[in-house]
Amino acid sequence: MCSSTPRNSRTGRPRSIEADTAILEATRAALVDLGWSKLTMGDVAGRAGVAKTTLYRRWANKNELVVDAVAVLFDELELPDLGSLQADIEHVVLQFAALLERPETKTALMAVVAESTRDAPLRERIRASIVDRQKRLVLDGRRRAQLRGELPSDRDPVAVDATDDLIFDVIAGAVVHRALVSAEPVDGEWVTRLSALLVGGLGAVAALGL
Amino acid sequence: MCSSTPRNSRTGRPRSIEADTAILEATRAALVDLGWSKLTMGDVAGRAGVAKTTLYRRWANKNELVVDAVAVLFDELELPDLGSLQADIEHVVLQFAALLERPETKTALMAVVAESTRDAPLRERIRASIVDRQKRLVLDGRRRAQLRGELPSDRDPVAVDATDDLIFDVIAGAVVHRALVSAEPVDGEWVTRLSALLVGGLGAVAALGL
DNA sequence: AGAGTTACGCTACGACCTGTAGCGAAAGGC
DNA sequence: GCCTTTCGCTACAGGTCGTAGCGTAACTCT
Repeated sequence: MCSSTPRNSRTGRPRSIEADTAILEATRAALVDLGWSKLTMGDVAGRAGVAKTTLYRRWANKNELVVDAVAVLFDELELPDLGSLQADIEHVVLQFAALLERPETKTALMAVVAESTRDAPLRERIRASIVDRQKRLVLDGRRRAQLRGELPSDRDPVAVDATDDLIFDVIAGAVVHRALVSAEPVDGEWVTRLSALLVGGLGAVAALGL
Repeated sequence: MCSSTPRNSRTGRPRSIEADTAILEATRAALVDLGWSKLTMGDVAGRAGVAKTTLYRRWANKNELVVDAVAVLFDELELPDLGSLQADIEHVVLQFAALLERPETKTALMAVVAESTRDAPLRERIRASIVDRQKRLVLDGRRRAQLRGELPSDRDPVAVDATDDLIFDVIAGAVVHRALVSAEPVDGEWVTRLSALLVGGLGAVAALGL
């Protein structure tokens, strides 16, 4: 969770866990009030009731701090078994859309992704703490659909991985694009169309036999 | 193209068009060298051989400047008739992916989208100069597919618009997510899967009868 | 209890970027 | 030639970054 490893030494004054949580909470609050570009380390420190130097002892820069502050929000994502592939898809899409509606994620997610294009460690941090969490939902959804017989069992494992990657990019990308670029609501009707497109198209992809 | 309207007065010294193009070109070069976060107005002015005040006379801030600098790159997007819906989709996806491979677009596009979540005029600027240009390709592609008989003719115009919006968000979103978030190559195999998913799923969406 | 170690809050600082103002000079139209 | 607008240049106040130094607080080990 924290950036710089505080040397697993047992001696000395331990780091304040309360400060950690206060800083991350203050970061989210600052994102809501100020947005990404106007958020400053000094402001976050003030909100958290912490010295600015304390922030720099834990996080090297604004990007890593914001990733950690936003990452915990993605813990909410869950995939209850609703009985059909289409219902599962619609549920997770609505969940993801609700997450993107929150101002702290809306303003921060694209900003850190933009920075990650020139910062490999940051990209890895995003992948580990945010992207992988979402991707697991896709894997679970496919597994359940196979158990129900809605999707054929695995043949070529390479093709299965590729299809999982495709589905993940399509779902996550479409929702993000709809919410942030097109700036249109991700409502029930749109989700119905998207899930119909996916369920209907999955058969065609499987028929490729790649 | 330019931000502040220079008062359509015929009198007085006219604005240097060379300065405009030099500034936009310098902005793209600075994006390649420095990325989004480290790009400064002073640096761009220096590269363009122009005073910093000249930049502020044309663009109010970094965001609007970068949008204009990147927007012209999207003029390259074209949709030649390749004879089938699937071929058309694959071609435009590969074009879009090639555009996202360029470091200036890769680093700038998500950054301005992130800023636009808190800046309605900027969002409108992006929509007019970038998003609409892409969306027209979707409309052209559907029209051609209808002429070929690959897709049914329009019944409910509202449903048709909604489907166009869906297809656009799915294609653009999936490509961006694949290239920038997953950071995996948009190669021929992936594009084949995506287009198969779309072509196969479109029938299911139409069958919704919404 | 005392020594050792580490984190903390605070202040100060140089470097940098922002966005604006004022100036004289240049480049057009009338 | 006069008027208008833009140009380059310099200077400036305001804000942010990230670091250094200091004394103090908290915790562990002997």
